[in-house]
Amino acid sequence: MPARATTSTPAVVTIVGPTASGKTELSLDLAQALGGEVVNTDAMQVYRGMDIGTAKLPPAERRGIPHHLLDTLTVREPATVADFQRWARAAIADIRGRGATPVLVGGSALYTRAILDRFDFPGTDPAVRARLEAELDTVGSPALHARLAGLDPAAAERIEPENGRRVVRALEVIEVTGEPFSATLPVQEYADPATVQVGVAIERDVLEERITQRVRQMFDGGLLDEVVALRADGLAEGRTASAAIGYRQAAAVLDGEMTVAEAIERTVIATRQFARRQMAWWKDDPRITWVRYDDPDRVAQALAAVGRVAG
RNA sequence: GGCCAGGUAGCUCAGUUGGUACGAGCGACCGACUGAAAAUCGGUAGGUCGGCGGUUCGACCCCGCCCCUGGCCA
Repeated sequence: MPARATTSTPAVVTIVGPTASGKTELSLDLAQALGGEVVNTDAMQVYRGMDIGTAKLPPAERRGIPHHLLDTLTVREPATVADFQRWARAAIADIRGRGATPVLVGGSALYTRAILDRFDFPGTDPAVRARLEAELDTVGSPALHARLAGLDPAAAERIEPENGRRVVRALEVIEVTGEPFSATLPVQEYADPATVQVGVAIERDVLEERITQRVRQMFDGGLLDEVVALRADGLAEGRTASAAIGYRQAAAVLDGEMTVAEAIERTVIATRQFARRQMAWWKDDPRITWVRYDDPDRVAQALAAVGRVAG
């Protein structure tokens, strides 16, 4: 075996898969086997205090492995994909600088793509954004979409007239950069060739059962209390954090808008839908090596995939 | 036992003075996705209109009986 890997930089190992599929466990096993450090790629686990509802791994269970990008923001502070991309890439460079292997784990597919692929975000302008959002409220999405059609027919073609969020961003980019907005995901091309993606495969009915169990445990385990505490920290003002699945429903219970049973049911449904959306992101990515969630050999299989690009 | 309300899509409900159910929201399924992404949005499939009988050219809508659900009175 040509053991010439000593001087090359470690691969970027990434674990993808729907919520509740067992990514976290696999990440610990891989990090241990590779001498790695974990980098979170979950949009909600960056928030301090959001533990139960995000199924964040408690420090005591991290096996002494350093974890990055967890608990770095307060619930009031909104994060963006572009921020995350920068932070994660910095963390990756840092870890590699120590000769360790970065192991990314998390369920936010767009974040993962933004970190791994060649993925450049056009700029943003708070003032422009605010103005367009105000317009969205008064004029409505179809009207803004009509304007977009005049400025950038190609972008308008690819964005649904009702999707105010995307229409606003497209208009913002055009105004800020003076160039058209592509409205298309970048080509799937790794920014660093030494990248490996391992996907956790699981049958949908099994996953749904696990989601149901997990949600029940969250509510039994004090999710409502967690939300009470987070509200004191300004959860309601946090654009991103307040929209988290489970937290919204828990807040509705605290406001007397639904019963705990209803909140659990709604949360299970929302999580299931989220899981489906996640899987849609990965199903057509040929670069992913899939391992079954319950395969006793999954760690070895994942390590084999890493070995194929490392060195 | 009597009275009242109700039985329409998987769920919660609209609806037609009798003329092929404009159904809606939620859910399910499929899909999109470049600075909020656990977000945002699009498309598709589901209905013997409780059962039986009657009136009628024609009934989910009218009549009768029956079954079921909720409430009130005994």
